[in-house]
Amino acid sequence: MNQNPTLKKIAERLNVSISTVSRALKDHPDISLETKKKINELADLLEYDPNPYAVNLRTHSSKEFAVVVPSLSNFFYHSFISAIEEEARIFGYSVIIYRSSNDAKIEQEILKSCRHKRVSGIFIAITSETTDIAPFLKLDVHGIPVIFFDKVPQYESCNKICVGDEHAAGIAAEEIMNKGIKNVLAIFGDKNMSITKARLEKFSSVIGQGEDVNLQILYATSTDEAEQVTLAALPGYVGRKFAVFCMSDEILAGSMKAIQRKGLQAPKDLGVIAISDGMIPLLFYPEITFAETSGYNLGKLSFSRMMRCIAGSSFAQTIVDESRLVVGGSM
Amino acid sequence: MNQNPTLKKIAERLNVSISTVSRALKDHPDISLETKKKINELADLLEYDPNPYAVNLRTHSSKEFAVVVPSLSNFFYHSFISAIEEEARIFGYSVIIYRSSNDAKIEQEILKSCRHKRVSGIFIAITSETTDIAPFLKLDVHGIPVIFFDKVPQYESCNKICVGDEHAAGIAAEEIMNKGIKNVLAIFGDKNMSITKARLEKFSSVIGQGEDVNLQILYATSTDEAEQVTLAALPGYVGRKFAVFCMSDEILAGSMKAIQRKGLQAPKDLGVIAISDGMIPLLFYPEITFAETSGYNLGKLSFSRMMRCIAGSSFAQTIVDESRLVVGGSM
DNA sequence: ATTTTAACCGCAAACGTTTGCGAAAACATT
DNA sequence: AATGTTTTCGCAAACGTTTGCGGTTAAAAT
Repeated sequence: MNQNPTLKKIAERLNVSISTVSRALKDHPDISLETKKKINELADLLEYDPNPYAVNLRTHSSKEFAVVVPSLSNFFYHSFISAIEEEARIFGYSVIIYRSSNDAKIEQEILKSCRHKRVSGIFIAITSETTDIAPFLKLDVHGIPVIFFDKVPQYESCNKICVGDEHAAGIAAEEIMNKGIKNVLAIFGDKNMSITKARLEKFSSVIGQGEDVNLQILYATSTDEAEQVTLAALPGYVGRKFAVFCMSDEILAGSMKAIQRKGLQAPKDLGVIAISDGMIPLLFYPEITFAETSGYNLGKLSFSRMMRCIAGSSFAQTIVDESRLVVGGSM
Repeated sequence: MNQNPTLKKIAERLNVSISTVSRALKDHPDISLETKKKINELADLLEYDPNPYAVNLRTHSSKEFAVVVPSLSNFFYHSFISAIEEEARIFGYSVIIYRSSNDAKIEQEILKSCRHKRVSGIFIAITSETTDIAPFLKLDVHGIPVIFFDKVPQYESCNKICVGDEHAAGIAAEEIMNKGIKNVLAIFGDKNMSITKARLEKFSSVIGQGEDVNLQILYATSTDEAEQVTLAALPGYVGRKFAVFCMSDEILAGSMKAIQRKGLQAPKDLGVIAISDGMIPLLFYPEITFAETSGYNLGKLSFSRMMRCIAGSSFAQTIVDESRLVVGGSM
């Protein structure tokens, strides 16, 4: 169990002081080129790397970001994390991933851990049960920037990066109108979620523009429920030209099961369109047309906002990422 | 930007020494009940938590585990991580998740970071391009146990926790035989992966037991390729009673697309069965019957192996988790 | 009344860094 | 030759803990 090399060991072997080694390694102008060379060579040889705990203890900064998500089994968060990691690598930060399991209590523990670790910043999609955002603001006060993404609190004065719910719902609705479809079955998620409200409002308003369009709106809070409500509603549509709109992947998975169960096939028997991050729609044939909410984009946006915060920008900002239509064969 | 409370602050406010506070907080017998009470009360009030960096610097132990996976967009790894987190929480460890993106270079960096952070142990599914396992063994020498799971190296003498490839392939094959199906189209993954070989061998051997069974074996290294090869093979089977076997979720996703494309429906037109962690099979109607490879089980097994290592067990062990048949409606 | 024992607590060093400050040596300026 | 100026480096304190050891009281034993 041989120890990792330390500044001290290098210093002793070279008959210089610890401070000289420290400075040489970070290219401090006080150290002569000759000494620097010597030191760097030995450091390379020994594969020296500073002990992050000691560094942090001394400097109070960790060069690592935390990403907190409710769940990992989610393509959207996955691509968000990818984007953050890509950027972080460039800037010499590492990223540590936390999963709150959508549990506010665990979320609190994670937050505490982040505070004690003095992470450089936090990207977080809050749980659906998070009500108290005071702890987040406290972090900000402690000098740890918090960027909320995707699932964000109502509170105004914080940094929020969201998908363009209205925009996504809008382009999905427009696609339906463009196809000249007059009968629309739309399945939305939990009525209480702000995301549902935003999508619903825009969707109905765009659909409402059309003449004598028949729009039926249903709600489901889970994949199973989505299957049930879709199953119950479908019989009313068979034979007519109609489309099913699903607000999310969760809903889409359920509705598609119902559609398959009824033996219906898109685009022959009906149109199907969704708002999605792009994983589920690709599992079916034909691939489902969807308005893309890109976790990757959101990640890039969030990161640049974070860097600005670290650089000193203190005013809060809400950024919305607009989505684009990915055309499959389901309409 | 008020600072976190420290031992020193508590000590000063109570007119005792730092060491007394430290000992009181960890219930050391040297400290009187009265003093302990005083100290604990103030600590609670101030929401004191030890600075992990200082603790680590002093003790050389971090009470955190690292989980390294090639990808996060994977239900199997997700449930593995869930299991680890559940257990870790119980034992007072936290877990930090790394993603190697299936890149051996990134994997090396992660390993280095783990070493410097002196994590208490590492759970890792190696990348498919990892050839040199010396760095892993070196960690073990440094006193950091390494548990390989799922994607494990060939090297004998290390701790490996794997899914029971043979067993899973076996029960899938048996299910096919039990249904009296004589024509089988089996799609496997990358020929070079050990997992493919293991599954293939067992599958063919069980199927081979049956009389005049017609088995066709195809390979695909991606979802798209799986769709292509399935598409090409399907016409030869229509009209006959047959089954499609998919070695993995990746394959299943592709094959299902081909099956839908041909307008075939399970179980009417064919049987479908797979080896899966259980996410994808549930997206279709009827749900696909599959031999379950449980990430959750693997996580539990891995964790208990880890704790044994930490407790001092030094001999390496390979554990195989057998799977069970989850019956959907596709056969 | 003296010694032994136990209960309780503080001192100080150590973990590996970073960094302000001061000092020695070398060099340049009068 | 004396003074000023760089260049180059080391000292030592600090970050917040943990812990061996020793010291002080008070109670118990002689």
